[in-house]
Amino acid sequence: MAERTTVTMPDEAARRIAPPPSMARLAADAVRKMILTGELQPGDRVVENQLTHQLGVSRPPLREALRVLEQEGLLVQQPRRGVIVVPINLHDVYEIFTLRDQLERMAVELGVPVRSPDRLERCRAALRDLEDAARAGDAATVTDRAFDFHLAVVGLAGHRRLEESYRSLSLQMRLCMGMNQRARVAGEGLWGIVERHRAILATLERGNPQEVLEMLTDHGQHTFVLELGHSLSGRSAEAEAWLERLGRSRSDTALGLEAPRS
Amino acid sequence: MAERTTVTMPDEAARRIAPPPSMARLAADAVRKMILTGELQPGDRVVENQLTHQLGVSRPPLREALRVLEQEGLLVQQPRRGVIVVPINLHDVYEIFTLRDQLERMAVELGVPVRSPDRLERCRAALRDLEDAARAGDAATVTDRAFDFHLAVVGLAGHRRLEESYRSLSLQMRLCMGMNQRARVAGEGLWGIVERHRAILATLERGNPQEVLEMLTDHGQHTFVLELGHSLSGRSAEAEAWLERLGRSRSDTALGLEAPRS
DNA sequence: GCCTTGTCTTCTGTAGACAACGGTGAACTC
DNA sequence: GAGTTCACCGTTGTCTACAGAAGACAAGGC
Repeated sequence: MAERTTVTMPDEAARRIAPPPSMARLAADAVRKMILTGELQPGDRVVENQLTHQLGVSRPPLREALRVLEQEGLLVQQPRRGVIVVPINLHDVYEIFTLRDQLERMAVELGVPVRSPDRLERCRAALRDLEDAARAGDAATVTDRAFDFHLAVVGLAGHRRLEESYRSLSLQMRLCMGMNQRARVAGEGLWGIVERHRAILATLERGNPQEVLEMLTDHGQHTFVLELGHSLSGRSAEAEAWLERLGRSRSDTALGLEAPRS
Repeated sequence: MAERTTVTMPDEAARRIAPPPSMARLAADAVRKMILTGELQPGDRVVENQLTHQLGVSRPPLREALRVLEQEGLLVQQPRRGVIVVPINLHDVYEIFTLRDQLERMAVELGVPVRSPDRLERCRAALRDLEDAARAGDAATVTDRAFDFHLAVVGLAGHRRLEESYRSLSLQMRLCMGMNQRARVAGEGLWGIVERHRAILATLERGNPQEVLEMLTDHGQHTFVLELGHSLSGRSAEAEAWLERLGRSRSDTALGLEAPRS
């Protein structure tokens, strides 16, 4: 009897952790990856028949997958004309970064005072993964792991809906950053990224929410500035204006950003 | 020529506002309504074949609709077992109310200082609709319009993603409140609801974000307390503890709520 | 009498096919 | 020569049909 349970239990556990992968879920993961890796770029048309052949799946589950990605903010539907990868303009960048920042702040306010040991351990594990990726010199993976780290930080709050919203915005943020990734990593260096996240974790361990908030705000604005620098390249006047606003707002609230005109 | 444009333009405009109603979209709207009106209650199984017959639509578009509602947080999928209406426990109520409150605060901080005239007008129109519903004595519509009003307030920020997240949470909130609606309305009275929203609009017009924030926090906690009162009915000890925490946090930050144990 | 096991039904997951709409290009008319 | 119209093609939106799995129920064994 004891043997039987030891045989069946892993099966049950596996099923709970990884439910039998439906084609729709696999398709969603595959297309999401194609978008985040830049294989599909913002504005690109997504033709259902092409993807069905490419992924070896029929259209109904693929369409379900597209609806999911649409809700995640990665695709937009144009009735009778199919879906395209969401085009990102300056205002979108503004929206994504401000809302993400706000959610992160809320998570810290909720999660840091509690400092649940297992959730903190998740953060530490995420940092280790980030370091491993840096050691391997894999820029793309470093970006992925950095996002995972932030997700773990948000996870401190034990707030499922908050985490889910944050995850969705992170995906869109990666979409923004996709094209500029090489330039960004080259500019900062992999270990620069690691160092900044190490500092965040150290602050977390100390458990002072205010300190964490300041650090995260700095970190977020750093990333934001980098992103703006790329998004606005060639429009230096606008870039200047934005950076000036950021400088002003840094001493203010994290929300002290005004929406761009465009 | 001028005639042609005047003929086609309304068509185009209408299409932008109400895209050609695909069966999937209609199905999503119909099922959403069934959930919010309580025809489908939390925990209820949603059987695809039943709905296809009920709605006169075939399964593929219905399944697409279910994926959308799933992303909206109204349904949860149980692999190989279909979907159920999301069950709401105490922790869910906590999550929904805290996150919604935070988003609303962010919207006010962004939107009130600007006070875009057309967006303010949208708020006024929403309040008028609310008053009309109260005049008609229609409790369900009053609830709907109250939510619309809050959505209009959030719309002040001109932040699409913020508004979308807020909308999703409002749906879930309505799911929480669905069952207790009669009791709540009876307890407060339709015009009590109207009066509180009138006060919010008046504050908005004055344009002081801090004032609006205080008012909204009070309003949100009022609703929260009502909801808790119903959710916790029969468990007065827990209810007492929660209310005490609320009392303490009111003078603190709007986020001064700790997660419930369950 | 209770547990186990086998079968049966029901529902989900998926595939393939049809219909309708929109876009594009060429031909025709002015 | 330019504008317009029409027809074709491609794509989406939808439906019907099939395979496979999960749960329910009944019959048999312990």
